[in-house]
Parts: sequence; structure tokens; C-alpha cells
Amino acid sequence: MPRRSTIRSTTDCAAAPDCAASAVPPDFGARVVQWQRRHGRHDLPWQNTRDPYRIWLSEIMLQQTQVSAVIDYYQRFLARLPTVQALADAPADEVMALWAGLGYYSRARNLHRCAKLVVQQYGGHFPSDPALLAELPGIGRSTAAAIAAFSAGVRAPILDGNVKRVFARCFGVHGHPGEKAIENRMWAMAEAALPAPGPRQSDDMVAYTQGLMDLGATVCSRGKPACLDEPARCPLSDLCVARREGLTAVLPTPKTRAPVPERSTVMVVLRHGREVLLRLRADSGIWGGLWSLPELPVPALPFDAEQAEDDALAFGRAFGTPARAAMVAEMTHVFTHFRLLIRAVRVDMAALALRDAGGAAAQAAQEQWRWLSLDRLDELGMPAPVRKLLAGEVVPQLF
DNA sequence: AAAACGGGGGT
DNA sequence: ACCCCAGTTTT
Repeated sequence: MPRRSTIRSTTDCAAAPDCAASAVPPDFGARVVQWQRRHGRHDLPWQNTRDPYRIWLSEIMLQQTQVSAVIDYYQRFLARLPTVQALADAPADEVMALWAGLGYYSRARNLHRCAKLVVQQYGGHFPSDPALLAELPGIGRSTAAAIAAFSAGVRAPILDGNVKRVFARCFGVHGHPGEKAIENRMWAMAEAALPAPGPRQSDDMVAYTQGLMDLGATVCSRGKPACLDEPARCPLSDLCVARREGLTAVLPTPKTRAPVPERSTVMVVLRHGREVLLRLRADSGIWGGLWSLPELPVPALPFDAEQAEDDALAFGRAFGTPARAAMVAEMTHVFTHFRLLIRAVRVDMAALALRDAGGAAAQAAQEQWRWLSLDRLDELGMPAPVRKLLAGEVVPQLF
């Protein structure tokens, strides 16, 4: 193991937190602090106070909620319940009413619980230790650090979605930040990124914490980071791995979505001349109310083409005299929740059963069945893949 | 319509 | 200690 190497990519060191930290240049915190003082936001209603109650209230409201949506609620809430004591004493109904419209109502319930606890356990004074704050309901590690930093200048790192995005890009972290291993590395980075301790620590922590939030919200945004057009707007642009490597669009790595389950079905294309047999699907469920092809009962796995052809012939006998059956197509249709592998068996009918027989059966089945000419596909509502199949877009030579 | 999000809760 | 969820907005 090399004792100390030159700047290396964080992707080289899979799990080592100290290595993650080594990706952070020593002046990172100072850059953010300076940037925030000149270019960050300074006039939000919860800034320029060290009142832990106001800061806590704003942080809870800001969880998963944009600044613009929070401002009015914050002012109204604060005007009505100006202290943690007032909040603790308020009836739940009033708290909920003040929250109505903000969403995520468990935040409001936790807020109320938390206020009561702060009054009971801490005499109405919020602790400044992030570890203690994080024990209170509705306050996790990141929110605790934000409250401690803003209210008491405590040197503790935040790591919310915005910060994860900034770190992933700046330090070239690949992998979904929701993954435990990735998040651990980011916490290590967050520790290493803090401005140096010192006489100005308290003020620096306020600027730094706000600066990270501002950077993520206004410069290093999800869709179109400012560096694409105006790199000068980002104080980290000369450090940023994603910018250097053109990876801002792929970092942070999105969550790998679970491979959608695959189902399969066998559809029967029962042909008599240019006519094809269709079945009306039930109103509920997939393709509800659409005319589709009849399907064979779920074939046992593994799929057996010969068996399917035999089953299709048997199916055809219910409608007359089938001449031959053949597997003709395989296609995959993608739904939101699963992929459907559609196999099609074509059955050519030599003759149809007497009209009365088929017709009576159809009536009895509430007109679930009908024949349609391949030249009139437009006349009925059909699932897209079925229409494609019948239109000859899947196997033109056969239809 | 699909992704993201900070904390809580369950295992 | 891990995995997953709830509930809502944004892209």
C-alpha cells in the first residue's frame, strides 16, 4: 500500500473512510464559507437568528420541502406559536391546522412531541449537542447538525440530498448515495470538508452549513448545474471531478431500479381468411375493456412450443376445424410494473363451426368474442402490442 | 411517470 | 444494524 499518493479518485478506494476523506482538499470548507458570504442567501426568514426554536422549526419545515413553499408557513407558525413553550402548550389541532398544506404531516406530529420533550427534559432549552438533538423525534443526524451549527456554531456536518449531490459530483463518487456504503463514505467526506476549527469557527460553521445548502439549491442543481454554462458561479468548479470528466448528468448515480418481473403469455391468432378472432377483456385489470387476442391458459414452465401449438389447435376446435398451428412471433411489452413476454401462435381454420353454434356461444358469453378483418383493425380499441402484431409490424410475412 | 427525499419503524 | 416505507414534489 502506498503511504501517500497524489490525488486519487475516490472510486479507487472502495470502503476506506479515511481514503474518502483524503479526497477532500483542506481548503474545501474555506471555499464554501467565502462563497456563501459573497454569493449565498442571507435574507431567509430563519437566518440571522440563533434562536434554536426558530432554526429547528425551519429545518423541520424544510425537510423535503422547498424554501418557497416554506416561507409563508414559517412566518404564520412563528407568529402564532413564537416559542417552544407555546408550541408545547398548544392543542394538537392547532398545530396541525398551522401545518395544513405543507404535507408530510408526521413532521407536525413529531414537532409537537419534540416541543413537549424539550420543555420536559431540557426546561425549554434545546441542547446544542447534535447527538442529543438527534434523539428527539423528527430530528435525524443531518437535521441535528444543522440546528447545532446554526444555533450554536457547533462543528458538525450536514448531509442532506443537496449535499450528497455536491459531494458526489465534486469528489466523483459513483454509486447511489442511498446505499449504506456510499452514504458512510459521504459522512466521512462531510467530516473532512468542515472548515478548520479556530476562533472564527462559530461564524464559519453558520456560513459553511448555509453555503452547502445554497450551493446545492442554486448552483449544483439536479437538472442543469450552473457550471455547464457559467463555471465561475461555482466555487468548486476547478476541483469538481464530475465537471472535469463531463459526468454531471450521471452523478449522483440514480438508484438502480429493481428489475421488473417478467410475465409471459401465449396469444392465439385464430385466422379464417382475413378474419381474426378477438376477445373482449374484463373492465378491470390489464388492458381493461380492450379487444385483445385470446390467450392460452398459463403454460407450465419451461415453455414448450409444441405443447403451445397443440393447445392452440385444441382451442381452435371450439370454433371449427383447425388446419394447422405454428408459433409465429415473440415480443416483449413493457408495463410500469412488469414486462410481458408475448408469444403468438397462429392457427389457420379450415372451416368454422356452424354459425349457430359459435353465435349462440358468443351471445351466452355476453359477446365476449368477435371476428374482425385484418383490414379493419382501426375499428376496435386494442392493446398496442396486439395491434402491432396484427398489423404485421412484428412478423410481416405472416400477416 | 419516475426519481428523489430525511426520518421512522420494523426486523 | 439493516432494509424499507410513507407521502409529496419535481423533472
